[in-house]
Parts: sequence; C-alpha cells; structure tokens
Amino acid sequence: MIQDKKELIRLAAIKVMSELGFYAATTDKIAKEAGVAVGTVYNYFRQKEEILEHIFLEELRKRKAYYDSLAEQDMPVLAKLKKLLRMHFVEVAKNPAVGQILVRECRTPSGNQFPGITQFVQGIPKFIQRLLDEAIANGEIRPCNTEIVGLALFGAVEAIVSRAVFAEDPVEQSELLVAAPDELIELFIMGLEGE
Amino acid sequence: MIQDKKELIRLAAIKVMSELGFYAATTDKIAKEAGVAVGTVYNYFRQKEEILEHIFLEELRKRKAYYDSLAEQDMPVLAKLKKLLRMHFVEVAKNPAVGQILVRECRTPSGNQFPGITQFVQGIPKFIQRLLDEAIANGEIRPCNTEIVGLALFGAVEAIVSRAVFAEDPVEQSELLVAAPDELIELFIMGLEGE
Amino acid sequence: MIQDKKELIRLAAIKVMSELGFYAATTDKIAKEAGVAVGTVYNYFRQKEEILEHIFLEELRKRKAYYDSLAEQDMPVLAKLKKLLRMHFVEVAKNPAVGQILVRECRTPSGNQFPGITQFVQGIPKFIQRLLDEAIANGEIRPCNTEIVGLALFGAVEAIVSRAVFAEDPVEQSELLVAAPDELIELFIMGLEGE
Amino acid sequence: MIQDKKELIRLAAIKVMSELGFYAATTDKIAKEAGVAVGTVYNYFRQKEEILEHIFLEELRKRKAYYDSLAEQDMPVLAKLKKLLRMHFVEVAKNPAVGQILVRECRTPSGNQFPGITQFVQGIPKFIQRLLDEAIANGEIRPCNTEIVGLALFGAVEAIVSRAVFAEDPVEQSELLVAAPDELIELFIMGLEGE
DNA sequence: AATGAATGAGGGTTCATTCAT
DNA sequence: AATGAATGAACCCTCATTCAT
Repeated sequence: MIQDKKELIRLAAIKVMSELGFYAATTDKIAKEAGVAVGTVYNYFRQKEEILEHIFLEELRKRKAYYDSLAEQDMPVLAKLKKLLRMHFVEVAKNPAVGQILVRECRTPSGNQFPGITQFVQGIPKFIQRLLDEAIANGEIRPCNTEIVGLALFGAVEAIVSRAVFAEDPVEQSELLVAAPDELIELFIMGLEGE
Repeated sequence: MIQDKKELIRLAAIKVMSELGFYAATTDKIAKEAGVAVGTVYNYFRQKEEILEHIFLEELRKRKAYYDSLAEQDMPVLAKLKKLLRMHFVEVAKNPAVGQILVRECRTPSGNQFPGITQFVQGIPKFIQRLLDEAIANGEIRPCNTEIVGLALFGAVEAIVSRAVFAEDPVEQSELLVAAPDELIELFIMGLEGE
Repeated sequence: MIQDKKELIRLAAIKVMSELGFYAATTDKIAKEAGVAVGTVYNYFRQKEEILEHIFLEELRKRKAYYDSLAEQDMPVLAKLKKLLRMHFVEVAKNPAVGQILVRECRTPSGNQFPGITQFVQGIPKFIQRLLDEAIANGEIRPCNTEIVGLALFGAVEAIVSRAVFAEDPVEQSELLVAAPDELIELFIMGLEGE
Repeated sequence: MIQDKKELIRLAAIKVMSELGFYAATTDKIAKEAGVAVGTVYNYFRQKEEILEHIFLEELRKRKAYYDSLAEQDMPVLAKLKKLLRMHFVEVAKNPAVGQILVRECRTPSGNQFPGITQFVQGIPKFIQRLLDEAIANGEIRPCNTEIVGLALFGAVEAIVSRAVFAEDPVEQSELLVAAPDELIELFIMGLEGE
C-alpha cells in the first residue's frame, strides 16, 4: 500500500518533470498531480532530489534486470547488445515522458549531489562496455577501447532519444525511434567488426 | 570597451556556471566573479538566460567559422569531418569549463525558451549531416540515414566530453580527450565505409 | 481560521499603507506588522496589488450593504442620501487609516490593473447618482446631470476626507469630519432644490 | 537656453508620467522621451521627485497668475469664481496629460515629502476660499464654512476631471469637460445663494 | 553642460521544507 | 499516515543616482 503511494508520486513527478524540467517542477505541482498533499510527498522522499533519483534508479533497475536476464541466455554477444538497445528504445517509445527526463536531467545537477543519476549515467555505458569486452573475447568484434565505444554508443542513443522525444511532430518521433536502433546497430557493428 | 565588459561577464559566467550549474549560478555570484555590480550584468544581458545563450552562441560561432573554413578547403570530406571533430575536442581540452556547460545545459531548459541553445544543439549535428551527405555523394561512404548518424556522432562526442570533463582525475580527462577523436573516427568511418 | 489570518493581513496592510503609501509599503513590512512571514502573505494574496484591492473591495462592500439596506427603508430619498454621506464620514472617523488609503490610492495606479479600485471609484458615485435620479423622479430635487453631480459630491467628500485625514492636528481632523456632512448636504441640497 | 532644456524634460515627464504614473515613470524613460541622457535630467532636477513637484508648481503658477489677474478686475466675485473654474477645465481639456497627473499624484506620496504638491493641493482650495469669503462679505452668497465649501468645490472639480481624463472615449471626455463647469457652477452657486 | 555606464540597495515573489493537527 | 498552512532564505531584476569622461 505504501509502495502504491510512492509509485503514485513517482508517476506524477514523471509527468510534471517531463513537462517543466526538474527545477520548474515544484513539489506542490507534483503533489497536486499525484492528488496528495505536499507533506505526503515528504513522507516518501526526504528531498525533492530524491524523487528524481528514484526515477533514474527505477529505470536503471529495469535495464539491469533485462541485462541480467540476457546474461543467462545463450546467444551471440552482439545479439544481446542489439536486444539491449532495442529494449531501451521500446521503453522510451512506450513512455516518452521518462525519456525526456532521462536525457534532460542526466547531466544537469552538480556531480555527486545525485548519486542515483551518476549510477545511471555510468551504469548503462558499463553494461555496454561489458558486452563489448565479451564480444572482443569471443572474437565477434575487433579489439577497441571499449570504454570509449561504450560511452559513444550511450551518447548516440541519448542524442537520438532526445531529438525524438522533443519532436513537435509525433510522427517524426515514432519514425526516429523505430528507425534509429537498426541504423545505430548497423553503424556500430560494422564499425566494430573489423576487416 | 563595451565588448570587453560583456566578454568579462561571459567568462565569469562560464566559471560559475561550470562549477554550479545554470540554476545555482546566481547573477550575484556571476557579477562578483566578474568584479562588477549585478546591475552591470543587466546592462549587457536582459536576463540571466541570455548569458547562457550567449555562451552557446559564441561556441556555435567558433565551430561554424571552422566549418565554413573547411568548406573552402580541398580535401576528402571525411578528412574534414575528422578535423571538425578534433577541433571540438581540442577546444574542450583547452577550456573544459565551457565543455561542462555545453554538455550539461544543452538539454536542460524547456524547448524554445533558449533559442540559442536550440540553435547549437541542432546546428552542430546539421554540420555533420551535411558533411556526411557530401561524403555519400562522393562515394566516400555508403548511403545511410545521415540525420540519425549525424545525431549519433554528435551524441557520442557529447557523452565522451561529458565523462572527460567531469572526471575527478585530470589525467583521465586528458587521456579521454586525446584518445577519443581517433577511436570515434575509426569507429564511425569503418561503420560507414560499407562493404 | 483562514479568514482570521487574511483579516490580520488586511489590517496590517491598512496600517502600513496608510503610513507609507502603497509603494513604500513593502510586503516585508506588512508581514512583519501582521506578525507573519512574507510567504504567509502570499498564501492569501497572489500579489501585493491584491491586498490593496481587497481593502477597497471590503470598503465598497460595507457601503453597498448600507446602500442596499437604505433602499428597503421608507423615507425621503434625500434623507437616504444624507445617511449614506454621514455613514461614510463616520466610517472614516472611526478608521482614518482606511480613509487615507481610500483617498490616496484611489487614482494612483494605471487604469485597469486594479479592477477592485475601479469598482470602488465608479461604484460609489453610481450609488449617489441612483439616489439623485430617484429624487428627481420624486420631485424632491430639480432635474440635473446626475452623473456630474454624483461625481461632484463624491469628489467633494474625498477632498474633505483627504484634508481631515492628513491633518496634523487631531482636533482639526474630527472637527472637519463632524462639520463636513451637514455643510456638504446643505450645500448640495440647496443647490439642487431649485426655485 | 537652459530653461529650454528644463522645459523639454518637464514636457517629457508629463508624457511619461501621465501614461505610466509616477512610480513606473523611470528617469531613463523620461530622459529617452526628452531625447537627452539621464545625467542631463539630474543637471536640472536633484531628484526624480523634483520633476513631479516642478510640474505641480508650474500648474499652480499658471492658476495663481490667472487668479491674480482676476483680483485686479472689476466684476462680481462669483463671476471671478466662474472664470477660475472655467480656466481650469480649459487647461485640462488643452492638455489632458497634465490633468491625469494632477488628479493622480496629488495625494499619492507621503505628506510633506513633496512640498510642491502640498502647495498645489492647499493653494487652489485657498484661492476658492478667498473668493468665497469676499463673496460673503459682498453679500453675493450666504455665509458658510468657506474652508469646507472651498475644499468641496476643489474635490468636485478633481473628480470630474479624473473621470474625463481617464475616459476611454474621447467624445465622453470632451463632453464632460464642456458640460461640467456650468453644471458645477450652477450647483454651487444655487447652493450658496441662500434664501 | 552633456553623457551613459556603473552601481548596489532593495523589492516582489517563489518554493523546498517543516510540523502541529 | 496524511495534511497543508506557515516559514523565510534566497533569487532575479529594477532603477534612482553618481561621476569620470
């Protein structure tokens, strides 16, 4: 039951923050959107920042769960990478509001004041990096600086999501989100397969 | 003389905003850093937002100037792309504070309230896209969705810059900034050269 | 409870505004006078202007209530007019601070930014005008331009209130407020009775 | 020549203050309207308040000059009063902007901070009062409290001017200014002639 | 005399957070 | 657990005034 209310607030915060950005999303507005009193928000989160962190951590959790489930599966590592990418785009397509927050706030605040965001921003590239390391070990791709390539792939995804998610035209939005994964995968895979 | 003071304020704002982020960078702090009164800031900028825009537009101007100078040169298009990339990394290495602002604030604010930022965020990928279009026309690379690839390259750069620029360790910072351009270029070029 | 606090702020604002005028009456000073925090003032009024409007509307309400109660009574219309005038002077004598505000701020601000004040400034002369119209219909007074005469009476009252209320000498103040109604009424009635 | 510039500023101030009110009429705006630098304004007026005072004193001067010229003439006192009234309405009709300022700012500021305004607000009723005293001595009108009646007449005029001068409709404005003097004079004269 | 950039105190308003109910 | 009125520090911005040129 408690978890329900916390979830209620998380969803309200996503709505408000995606529309207004973190700073303009006041706790009053979030509470109103959630249909609870401000005080109630503070029963579940110690600070406004914690709500944003909670949002990021939840998204990180989902992706980690998916990543972990992939780890157990038996398939080429590159296929896993493809699936991870696709999963991210699907999630964003399902809930663009979250996508807006992820791309907008992921670098906003000063460094370590939001450990949850740092975890997300470092965690996702880390997943990619690990898969790349495996793929190199497998001989599926050529050796490369996987930290850099992992970051690059992460950044590429973010930029496309950002463009899509803030597109005025909903058609453009879904086209981008649909076309991007394949284009990206082809680009990176080909760039990594080596001679 | 006028330009000097505006430039003074721009530099102070870069310092303060890179350390604290846009929202925590108060006009008072910027003025103090610049060694002028708050009122003076408002003699050169109508709103705090305008300072941030001015910073972005100045960086856009530099890159556009470089891009335009490349356009006149006689060399393979891919070489031009390499140079543009390298120029960006060099600039960031020279002035990481600006880099911090560029990556941190580029998606922060709600859409069109900062037209200057939008110009930057759309302009840079546009430069890349145009070069890619040329390269395809030249046969230097395979056909691809240049909008997506342009965005991807832009995002990849941003992510790496972000990691570098917020790295605690200055050694890690410069290593990233030095290694990244080549790694990135190799990745993208190979990914684009086609069979 | 809520009404109490709003009323508390209204009274504090009357005190401060009557002493300093609207512009010099800062929200901080009003809050301090009321013994609440500034923020509390803004829980009851959206803007400083709204406080002033609220004061005017409250005074208009009182006078309208009295005017309406007169309407139901059975007496010569001129007697009603006398009573309305006297009521106004009595109110001002009871609370000169409000009187100061009414005369000082009633024309200050630019037009329709203070609809509450406009209502007052147009409403009171309207009451007078209606009574005059009735009195003409009754044959109690000669025909005349009741809009102009209504305004004139309103203005005459304001000027006297103004002089009284800003008089250094409290004796002079009460003498004026006591003597004025009869003098005014005699003047206007005689001026209106016709041959 | 100096006087010309001071006059230039006075006229600019009238324009700006009549449109925006005293507080919103910034010295910058006045200077711009006058086509001079702010500094220049301060060569002719020590404070912003002095400009407003200067405007009031100039209007007082005109009326005093007219009043003095009437004093020398040989005619019934009541006729002089009529002429004074009419002169005021004519002046306002010629320059409604000044009228706006006269009625709007005459009670705004806290008491003795604007001696010039006080002089105006007390001076004009004084002129009227003196004429009434004379008229009583002459037997032209019945005895009355001339301070009160003087104030009343002054206030009546102000209220009508205020209504006229802020009327949206220019036709209504001129109708009021034309009709008012006669109506007012008739009202007051009849009210004062006694049995 | 004229200029206008520089000044900085001060004002209105916001909003994260608390706590008594 | 839920409430929401109260708080007050802090922020952006204005604008009267000055003074070096």
